[in-house]
Amino acid sequence: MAEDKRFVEEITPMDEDFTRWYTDIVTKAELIEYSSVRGCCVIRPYAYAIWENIQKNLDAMFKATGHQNVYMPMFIPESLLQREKDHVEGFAPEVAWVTMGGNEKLAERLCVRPTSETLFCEHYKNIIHSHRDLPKLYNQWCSVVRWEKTTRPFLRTMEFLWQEGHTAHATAEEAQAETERMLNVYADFCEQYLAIPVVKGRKTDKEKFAGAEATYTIESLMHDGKALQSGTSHNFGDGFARAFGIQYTDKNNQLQYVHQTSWGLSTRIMGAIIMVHGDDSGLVLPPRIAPVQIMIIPIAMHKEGVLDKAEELKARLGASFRVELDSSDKNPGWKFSEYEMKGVPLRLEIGPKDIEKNSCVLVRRDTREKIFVSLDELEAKAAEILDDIQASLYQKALKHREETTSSAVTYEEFKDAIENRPGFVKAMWCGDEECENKIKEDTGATSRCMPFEQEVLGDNKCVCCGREAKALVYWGRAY
RNA sequence: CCGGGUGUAGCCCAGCUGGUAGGGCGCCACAUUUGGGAUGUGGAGGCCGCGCGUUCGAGUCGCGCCACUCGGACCA
Repeated sequence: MAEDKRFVEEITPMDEDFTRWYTDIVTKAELIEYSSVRGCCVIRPYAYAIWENIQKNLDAMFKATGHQNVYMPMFIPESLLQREKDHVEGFAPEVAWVTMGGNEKLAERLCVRPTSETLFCEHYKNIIHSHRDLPKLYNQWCSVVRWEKTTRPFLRTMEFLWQEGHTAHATAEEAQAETERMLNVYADFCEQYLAIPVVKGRKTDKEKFAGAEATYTIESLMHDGKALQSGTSHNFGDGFARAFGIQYTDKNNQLQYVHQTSWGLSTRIMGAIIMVHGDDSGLVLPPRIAPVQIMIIPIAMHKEGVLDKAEELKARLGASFRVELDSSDKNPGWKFSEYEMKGVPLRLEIGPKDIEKNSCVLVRRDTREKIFVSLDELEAKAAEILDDIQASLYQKALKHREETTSSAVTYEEFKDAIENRPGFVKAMWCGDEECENKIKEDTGATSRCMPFEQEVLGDNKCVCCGREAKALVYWGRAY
């Protein structure tokens, strides 16, 4: 189609080169601009507006589950970071250090937070004394820095935005319940707002967070069949509490250690939105988080009454939707392409012919279907279509994941699946890290998670070593 | 961090064996246009990634560095 041909010059088709398609989208849709600092990107207003919608809705879910927002310092003294052995070992290789204050060398260097467990622990040690002080359900929205060797917009940047929840509980049971509850919040958020289906499960020890007792994850599948860890929730048990001395007096006047959790979701999720829903014409945004849900494009706007009518529709729709009117002097064809690139879910065309008929044209971004609508029923129809787009984006992504998820019983089947059928591969695992390492070496795939919904494949033997299996694992190549 | 590729106007790129910086798109002004990235006329815009070297002379040659990009390793 002529229409698709135009974009060949602008966006690399995803089937030709998915990674180039991705980098084309993030710049052409005005999401990212590179900065002069390696691995650090400017998050442009359009992308930031998406992030704000993510923040707004996710934050409401945190509040609804009893959490409070706080803000911690961005610097961590070296001695504080080193308090928990596994934690510091995990993060040390990717920490940025501040060694000078003005012209003075610091007595103790400060790390720029790669995550804030240690700061929360120090604070909790000071404010938790009694069982009456528990639980503490804190969250912070901030940026963190990790000195990454390879970076990619949204997926892995040296500085990124996220939220990190940190909670302290009286018992191990409460901490476990919190860990699972927040994982479910993430899963619900991804499915309901971002239209991204996720697999919920537990990470293997090899893949779990530094210092955690257990790490839970939501894993999503990109259009190219690669997996993306989209959010994690950790149960720390009392490990950090023992390292930092966070104790409270229980009802029996006994000193107890608290049990802690942490959970995070970052701007990396923006990469998932792009790679799950996008197509060769650009972004496709789920209506619930799209900065602009309806873009009004006047046709022949110099003609009497067109702009007035467009303004009137904007005011009307503005009562229920995020709506914009593009009355710039670009021609309509340019505007159509531009807002397809930006993934605006619904386009409204209004011209002299429509006004004559008291109607307008709605065009869906996901299917490009043109729908002629009477202005009398505009709000109802727009709401219905936006809901349908939201639902069908989810269904399409779910169908794609299901169609690209395969199972393997023998190692030959497994290697063949990873190599030739991009997507999750379900296979049994013995629980031994050596098999994970071998699989990584042989195929490039890693264990994504042990899903909550377990099954037994074949005669329950590890796909790699053939010994008795301990769990079903989702495997895949990942970002 | 290892290997490949690329850095020239906002973007895409040309620039030969060294000799005064080019094109298309975009941008600005005006006019005509407007249902899938319009047309015409005029105009503005360059530390040729940075540094050092060779040379009478470097966008071009040499060395070093930086950034982006693709692949890998790493990133729990």
